[in-house]
Amino acid sequence: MAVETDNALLVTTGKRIRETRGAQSLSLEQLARLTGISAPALSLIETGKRDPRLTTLKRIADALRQPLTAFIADASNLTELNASEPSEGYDLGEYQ
Amino acid sequence: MAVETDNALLVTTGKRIRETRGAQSLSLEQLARLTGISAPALSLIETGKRDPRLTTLKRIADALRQPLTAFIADASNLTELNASEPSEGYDLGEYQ
DNA sequence: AGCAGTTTTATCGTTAAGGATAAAATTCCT
DNA sequence: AGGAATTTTATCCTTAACGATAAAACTGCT
Repeated sequence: MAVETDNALLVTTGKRIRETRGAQSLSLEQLARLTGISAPALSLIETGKRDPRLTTLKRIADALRQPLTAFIADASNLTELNASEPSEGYDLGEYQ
Repeated sequence: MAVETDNALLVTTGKRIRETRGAQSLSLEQLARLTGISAPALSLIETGKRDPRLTTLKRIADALRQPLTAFIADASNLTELNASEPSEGYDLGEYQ
């Protein structure tokens, strides 16, 4: 999936990582050394082109000394109750 | 990775998903239909034996109508600093 | 006890994550 | 402008996520 989907969650999460990294004046190469994740992989994640695993996000969060939840574009999609049924992805709750 | 590492993050995250699913009286099979994720895969995630991708967690969170952050075991961060502003205020010179 | 529903585990195939490396593109300087 | 650092993109490789399916292991329940 990842690469061309332009998933909003991935894009926003990546942006937050990049912002945090920038705020600490770290290069991709430096963050790569801190996390053990290669700089190309980090680049893909920060640009929303890769769908990282949970533990990958955790390594990044730890290296940047942030709670993992800081990066997750939650948008607080808390939805009201709604009947269960079809699969297709998106939830109906727009806002709270 | 995943399967034998007994990663605390994965185990705790899985437990939270299972709790939420149980609270809604959904079977793995039902959640599988809601998410498009197979029941065996969900089982592995809930028992902490699989390291899910970010968008996989999102599909589960959406199906269970929870914010994505609800499942993420944040606590275990080494540093319990900054309860306020995330991005500002971190040094530059620690690593190089 | 059996049985039905649920969950776990295993196997197989496909796809994508992630490391390594190199090259291209970009950005940041002086 | 030019050169250096940074970032992006591409390739190859290994490993793991994920779907599908089937079988095994629980878990009630009457």
